[in-house]
Formats: sequence, C-alpha cells, structure tokens
Amino acid sequence: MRKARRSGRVTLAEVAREADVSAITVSRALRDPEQVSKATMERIDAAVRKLGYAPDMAARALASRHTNVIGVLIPSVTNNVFSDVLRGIYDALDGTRYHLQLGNTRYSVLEEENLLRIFLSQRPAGLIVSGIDQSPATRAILENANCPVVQIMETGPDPVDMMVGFSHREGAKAAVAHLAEAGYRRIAFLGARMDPRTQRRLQGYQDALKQYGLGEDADLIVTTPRSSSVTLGGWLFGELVSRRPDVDAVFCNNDDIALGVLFEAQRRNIAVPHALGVCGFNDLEMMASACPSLTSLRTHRERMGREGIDMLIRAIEDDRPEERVVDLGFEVMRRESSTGPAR
Amino acid sequence: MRKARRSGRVTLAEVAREADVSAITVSRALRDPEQVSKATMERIDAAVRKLGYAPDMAARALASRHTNVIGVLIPSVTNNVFSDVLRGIYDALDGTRYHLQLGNTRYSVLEEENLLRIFLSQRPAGLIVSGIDQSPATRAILENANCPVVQIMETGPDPVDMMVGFSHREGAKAAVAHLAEAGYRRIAFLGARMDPRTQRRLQGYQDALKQYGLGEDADLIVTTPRSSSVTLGGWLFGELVSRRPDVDAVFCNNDDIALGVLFEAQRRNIAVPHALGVCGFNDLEMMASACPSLTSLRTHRERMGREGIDMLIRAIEDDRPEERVVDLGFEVMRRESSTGPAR
DNA sequence: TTGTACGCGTTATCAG
DNA sequence: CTGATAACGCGTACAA
Repeated sequence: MRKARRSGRVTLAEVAREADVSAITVSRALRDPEQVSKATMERIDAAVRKLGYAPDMAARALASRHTNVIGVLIPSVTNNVFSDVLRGIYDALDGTRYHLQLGNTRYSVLEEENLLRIFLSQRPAGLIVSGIDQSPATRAILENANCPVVQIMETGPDPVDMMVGFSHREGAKAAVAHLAEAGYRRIAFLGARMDPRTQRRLQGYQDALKQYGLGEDADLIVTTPRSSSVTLGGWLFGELVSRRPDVDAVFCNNDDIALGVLFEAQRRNIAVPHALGVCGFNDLEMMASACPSLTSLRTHRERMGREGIDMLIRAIEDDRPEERVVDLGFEVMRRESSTGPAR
Repeated sequence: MRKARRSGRVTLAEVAREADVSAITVSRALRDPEQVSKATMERIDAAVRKLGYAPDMAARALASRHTNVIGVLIPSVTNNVFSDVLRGIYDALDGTRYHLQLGNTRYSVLEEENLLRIFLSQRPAGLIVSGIDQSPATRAILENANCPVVQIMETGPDPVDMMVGFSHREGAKAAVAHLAEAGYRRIAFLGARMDPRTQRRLQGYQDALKQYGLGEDADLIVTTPRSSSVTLGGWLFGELVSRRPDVDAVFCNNDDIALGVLFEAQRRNIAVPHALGVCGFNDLEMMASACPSLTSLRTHRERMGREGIDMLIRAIEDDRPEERVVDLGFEVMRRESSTGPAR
C-alpha cells in the first residue's frame, strides 16, 4: 500500500466530517453562503473554527482554473510616482476578494516579459501594466492572456485592452506653455532616464516652444540616462548654467530634478523665480511646501491606480466599462517658482 | 462519460507526448536538467518551445506542497524608507528561484494578521516582516509558520526566528548627542505617526538629553498621530516655535519632517544652522543636496532588505546563518544644518 | 536514466 | 439544498 503524504494541514474533507456533511457542501458554504441552508451553515462554521481550517489556494486554483490574483507590473518601487499609484491600487482592492501580486520590472522590457510569463503561469484574474511601451513580444503575450488587462499611467492610440492615464506630451506642453506665458524666454529641459515616456515629455516641451515662437536651442536640453534624484537635478542644472548662463527657466522631467535645481540655484545665489523660473512634473507632496513653493504639473496618480483596478474588476466580472480608454488629464499647479522673470 | 474540463493550456503530458517521453521525465528536465540525459533534454526543450509550455504553479504547489514564494510584509508602500528596503530585496532575489509576494499592512496589526493568514495559505518558502511590534496573535502565527521568518528594520531582544536591523533608540540617541555636542541646548523632538518605533526614537532623544544634562521640557516635544510629510514638518515646526520661540535645534523623527522644517525656517527667516540646528532620520538621498545640506542619521535600508533575503534563503535551504540577529548599525551624517549655533 | 501509479485539496458536473 | 464522482496538472515514492 502506498503511503499517504498528507501535509498536516486541515482539509475540506476533515471539516466536512466534523460538520457531518459532504466536502462539496463545505466548499460551497465557504464560497457562497447563500447556497447552503442556515442550519448546515452554522455547523460548518463551527467546524471551520474548531479545526482552524484555511483553504488551500493552490488546490483551489487547480480545480477552478482561476485565481483572485491581480498582477500589477510597475517599473520601479523606489519612485514616488509609483508608490502613489500603488496606494490607489491598494485602496481600490480593499474589501474586494482580489489579492495583489506586484512585479517590479526595473524599467526593463525584458524583465517585464519574464514577470508576465511568471504571472500568467498563475492564472491571474486580471493584469495591470505600466505605460504603453511594451515590446512586441510582451504585447503579444498580453493580447493572448485570457484575462482583462489595463495599461495605466499613460494614454495612447492602441490599447491592449483598457487604459487609464494621461498624455505626457500634452502635460509637458501645458507646463512649458505656462512658463512661456509667465514671461520666461530661454526655457530649458532637464531630463533623467530618457525612457520613451520622458521622450514624449521632451516632445511636449518642443511643441510648446514652437507654439510660443521660442526657437529651439540644443544647449537648453540637458539629459542623462541615469535615474533621477535630487542630487542629479543639481548636477544637470550646473551643466546647464555652464552651457547657457542666460537660461531663465527650467522645465524638469520630474519633481526630484526640480527640487535639486532649487537647491543648486540657492547655492549659486540665483533667485527663483526672478532670475530663474522652475517647474516640475508630477506634483509630489513636497512641491507645495518648498520655499519658494514649486510649480509642477499635477498628475492623478492615486486615481490612476484606483480607476485602473475598478475597470479591471468590472471587466473580470463581465461588466466592462463602455470607455476602454480613460484620460484623467493633469493640472498645472502655479506656484511661487514661476511667477515670472524680473523686468 | 464525464466531460473533460481542460483549460486550453499546454500541459506536461502534451509536452511529454511531443517529446516521446513520459510526463515525469519532462517534469524532472524542467526542474533539474542534470537528472536527464542530454539527448532527451534536447527533445524536451524543443517540444516545450514548440508548444509554448508554461508550468502551472498551482498544480506544482499542490503536488509538491511548497512554493518558491517569499512573502514580504511592509507597513507602507508610499514611504521612501521602505522603497529602499524593497530595492535591496529585489536585488537579492535576482537570479534566485524565489519570487516575491508583497503585502502592505498600512501600519495596522490587524491587516498584518490577515495578510499573514493569506500568505500562509499559499505555503510560502519564507517570510519577511517589518519591525518587532507584532501583535501576540501575529507572533503566534509566525512562530507556527512552518517556514523561516526574518524580522527586518529593527533589532530587539526576542526574535521570532531571525532578525536584521538596528536600534532605533540608539540611533536617535546618537543623533541628538551630535546636536548637543555641536552646542545646541534647547533641542526639540518633532514626530509624526507615533507608532512604537517612533516611540523608541523618542526614548533615544530623552536618553541623550539626560546624558548631556539638558533637562526635559514637554513643550519641546511636538508630535502628531498623522502620517509624516514635508508639509506636516512645516506645521509641526510652526507649532513648536509658537510654544518655544527660543528653541535652537530640532531632531526630526524622519527626513520628510526635517525638510519641511528647513523650508518653514527659510520662510520665517530663521537661519539654519546658526539660529536653528536641524537633524533628520534615515538620510534619504535628498538630504545631502539640500541647501544647506541636512544632517541625518543614515540607516542601511537597502542592506537590511538584501541581508534579510540572504538569511532567509540560507535558512530555507537548510544553511542557517549562525547569528540569528544581525545589527547593521547606523551613522550620523554631519552636514551644514547642524554645525552649531551662533555664539 | 526513465517510467508507473497515485495522491495533493479543491471544484465542476451531473444527479437527486 | 445536498451529494457522488471525476477531473485539475503536477510531483513523490518506488520500481525497473
């Protein structure tokens, strides 16, 4: 006779025996109490509590061929931008039956592809991915995943399935337009980690310059492939000033850079906003508290997370929203750092 | 005859048929190529690729009664402190066969307990939890989890299993001692979200005051249960100044608060460091770049993550480190914001 | 090195 | 509302 290889855990069968019903009844009672009579429900409840039963997710997934796992892929856990999105995601998940499985792609399309394969091998109920710059292979995987998919952070013309975000190009354009309208004329672009999303912000910057008849000047665009930080903002600004001492405003690819610019300007006794206008991107919490307070483009990160999950869950539960692409827009938060140059 | 309820996915059996071997051979080939002859390995490889086979994690977990999932519980995804820890964790996990499952307890012992139950129902290979302030129930669960457990972020006398962190009380004491030695005499404590960890930092502050013969003054301790932010740092400082205009230094429970203090001081024309010494806690990247640069207590967050995972994996693979408790210490980063009061 | 037989704990299906 | 039976896809134990 073969050996039993039980794991020591309490199983449905044992609960069933204790409650004097069949296993399937316990299974039903746990998943949908409505389907079971009140009396048996009570006995089952008691048995569950007495034995300390906890369902085995693996067995459940195997038998039902689905899980309540929602896979979320973000490019960075260190970036404040994504932590806000995550907060929205957690909030939206609260009280639902879905769990979160988080993957960190570290801005690598290859890692994204690998993580996606791993996720799909767990039969997720739905997937959330960041951005619209998936590799063709990743895109193919997503299109064949037999679960709903939401792309967040950005909108674009060709959603895999659903989308919630905003146009980074339009956002950047609006921010730079604000600097131009405030009277700044030699507006620089400071950018770190020049990924496709940042490239689109650069395009928005160029769009605005053109619109306001401010000729382009390659010296005013200072970028680096390194990932952004406050310190890096200071360096980029130093480089900019050495190239073009007459620069009168900077549009920063994100808020860390902008804060670094502010500190470096203070160090060099360059007055913000009279000698230098500063504008960031994302509007992290600190921007409003800085001295002077820092202008930035507010993006609705928490909402992207929350609405992404809402759309996903609706799709999972066969109640797809009508609009497949939701544009949450942005808002230029005008503050002291961009009130205009001295005249 | 019963209906088959196949899911449409490619299974081991199909790969086996394609490669003309038995299913178990494919299973072995995938998990440990050494066990299979080179020739069959190649056929299996080809079949896997041809059919696009991906293992079913649920089936694997059910049959083997274990997973390669490492569960990590952190109190916040928004807090920079934990994102650094996470980065260390991801780095350490890179190239291993283990996956991360992240849980966000939102500083709630109840949520921690719930998440733990969910995690354990998936038979994790190991667990990482943050801090040493688990509820008795949580602690009991952890002690009965049949997998290794590492507590990170803090050290304490009574590890559940393993531990890697530092003493927040000693850290705070060292930071405040530095302020005292720089010549500051009326040193305040500014704290947000007064969780037990923050309370221990407050004790360290009091230890240092006592050591330097600086009598305690309740007015110099300004706290709030709200969670910390730069803005909140400004408010707390405002409250402090209205209570005790003669304060000459602040020790901040974290760096966000410290930055908020700096901005608010600038707004009020209070000179840092001559009229006010400022010291933060954690030494986030921005501290060194601020103007003036901000003194802070550096903690080794990335290393805590990395070494936590290393210890855990060693334990999982039956190679437990000898030291169950690793104290990574801290370092006072002396910068411009605490060079001493005007004399 | 490879294969056979079976069990892991649950749910789908069909019958009552 | 409840139950019997057979899958779900894979790994373990043992045998060859």
